[in-house]
Amino acid sequence: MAEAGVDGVLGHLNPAQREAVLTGASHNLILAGAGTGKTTTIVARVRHLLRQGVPPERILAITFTRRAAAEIRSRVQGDLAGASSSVAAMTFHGWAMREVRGAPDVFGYEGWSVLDAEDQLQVMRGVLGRGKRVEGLKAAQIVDLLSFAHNTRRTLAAAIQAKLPDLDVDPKAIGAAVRAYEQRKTERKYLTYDDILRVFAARLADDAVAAWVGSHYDEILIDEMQDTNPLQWQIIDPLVPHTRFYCVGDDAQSIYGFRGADFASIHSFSDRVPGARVLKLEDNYRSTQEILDLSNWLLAESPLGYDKKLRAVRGKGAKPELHSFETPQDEAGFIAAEMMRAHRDELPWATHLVLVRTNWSGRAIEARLVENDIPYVFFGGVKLLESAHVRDVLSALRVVANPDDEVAWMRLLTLVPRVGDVTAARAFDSFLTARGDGASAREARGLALAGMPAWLKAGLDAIEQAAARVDDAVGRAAAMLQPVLAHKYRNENWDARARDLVHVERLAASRASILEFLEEYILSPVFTSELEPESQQDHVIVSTVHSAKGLERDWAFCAGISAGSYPSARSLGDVDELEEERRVLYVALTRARDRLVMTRTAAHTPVRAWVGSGGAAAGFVEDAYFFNTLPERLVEEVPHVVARPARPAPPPGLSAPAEVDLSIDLGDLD
DNA sequence: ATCTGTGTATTTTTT
DNA sequence: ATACACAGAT
Repeated sequence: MAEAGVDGVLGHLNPAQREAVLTGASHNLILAGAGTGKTTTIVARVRHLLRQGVPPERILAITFTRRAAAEIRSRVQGDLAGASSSVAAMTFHGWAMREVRGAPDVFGYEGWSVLDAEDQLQVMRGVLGRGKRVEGLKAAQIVDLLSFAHNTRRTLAAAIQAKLPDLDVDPKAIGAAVRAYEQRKTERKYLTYDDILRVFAARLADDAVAAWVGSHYDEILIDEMQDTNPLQWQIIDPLVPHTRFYCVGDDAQSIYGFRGADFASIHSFSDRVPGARVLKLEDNYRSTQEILDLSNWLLAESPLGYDKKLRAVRGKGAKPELHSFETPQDEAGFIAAEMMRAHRDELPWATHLVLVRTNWSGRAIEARLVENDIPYVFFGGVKLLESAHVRDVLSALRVVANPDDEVAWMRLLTLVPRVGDVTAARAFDSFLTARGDGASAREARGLALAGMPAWLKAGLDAIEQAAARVDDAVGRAAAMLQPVLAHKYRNENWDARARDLVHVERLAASRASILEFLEEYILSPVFTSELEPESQQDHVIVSTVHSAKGLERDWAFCAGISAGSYPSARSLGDVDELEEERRVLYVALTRARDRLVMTRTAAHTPVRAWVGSGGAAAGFVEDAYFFNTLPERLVEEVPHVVARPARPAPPPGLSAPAEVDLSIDLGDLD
């Protein structure tokens, strides 16, 4: 079948999807509700373009995560020949970095390294010095604030207004701290996640650059368009005249407001992108009608008016279940028990998806799965490059790849026995001084390490020798640090950690350089659990709702659907955040195909909250819990609360008020 | 003065 | 799982 007919690409699509795939408009927005075949449509569109003769390298698909990118790549590939493998699928950050790295003459920043969240905090802490606070704000809060400002393209002052309206802080002091942080980043040649997008966006403001970048692609497809923020729009806008955009999204699934996404921006798409055509997909192929009835009800309760009613092509099924428990342990136990029961009935583990609101709440479930030997993969847990031992090893690679990388130097040096921050800072200082006097990075390293054990200098030289083979370099770093790490983690799972280091080495194979390797995995992180052997076999998926975009399973367990969690207590007081919580729950509910099991604890605690900050929408919400008004007909309620048998009353003769002498007998103190 | 070890607190959500 | 504070060791 060298020549797949039109039907080969389009045969399984409904008329609306077919229309969306074949559209000839130069720019398109596909509004695709949950389960309406969003990925199917994107994949079919790519295959359609390929069939039309568009070379694969002229198509770019922007996705939200590494996993989504991999999914699109493999589905595009499908039964087509190998050529399609060169269709690029990556995240916004991955794309920006690729453009920047691919044309240093245009963008600059050669040799700068990318900081992940943890390292940004380290830099900020270093700037704040002793007390590690400014105006009562911790380093993490200032970094968040700054990132919010960048992503929403606000000034720092405006971001303080928006994020901390009730706090009495001096914006000048925060401004000074931010300036110092920026200066430190420049000195050390650091780029943050936001900087990557900002460098790209800033150069695209030059129309010649935009025209050149746009000319690389016939079409750019963007998935999860509703989560695009103003900073990302700053990249899209200048490219509109120079390429085609094919965007897919759903306003009801916008759950990244905290990162600056504004779900309403999707509504103004056709104003923003002249000549754009807007198409809608409304037929849901995923779930039964009962699951959609509940989801539709949840949205209809919102004051925002989503104008969305999903129709189930599959028809009727079982009612969603709502189980109430006394404790989270009971809740986790029930979920595990249900899955084991299903497994005895020959249902594979892969039938199940467990959705949690926070990483933290996932741990309780995880513990139960481990206890019962249920194979699982946790999306949302610790990422490989975030774990302490991996960072330790990578710090050695980093000082070789970017000698100015202070954070890495400090981490590496303090691993040496008898070296703490004071000694480490002194060594780094002498390194900087030697560099300032014109020494090469290697000479300066030798001077700075004069008082250190010989293995450190020898190890770094060896890593430098091996730098062209990144996996070798990782292996040498791990070998060099093996003794100190084995000691440092002797009581903290050293064996498992050592296995991670082997994974890192494997991932590093075939990378062109240390910086490229680090960048790739900082920009699209891998969860440690994805590398475990379980992930190769039949397994349950546990995921935060945010990491569950695009996932679906026959059964979905939504845990912690309790008052105080939906909406989360932290979101009370802000209508926008409250409504975002509603969408988070909506995304969770719509993951289920056949059976939706919601579990909760302490369902009867009322949560009172002041909503709004003085505007017209402000008011006192008596009981802020989405399921307070849930109509009975939509779910099957199952209480698991064990009725405690009432304690028998004491016989009447025993009920006289008694007093006990509570003083101590002093005895003979002479 | 500096480092190491222990106990306690703390976590929305992610690139 | 890690950050921070503090006490004790060298």
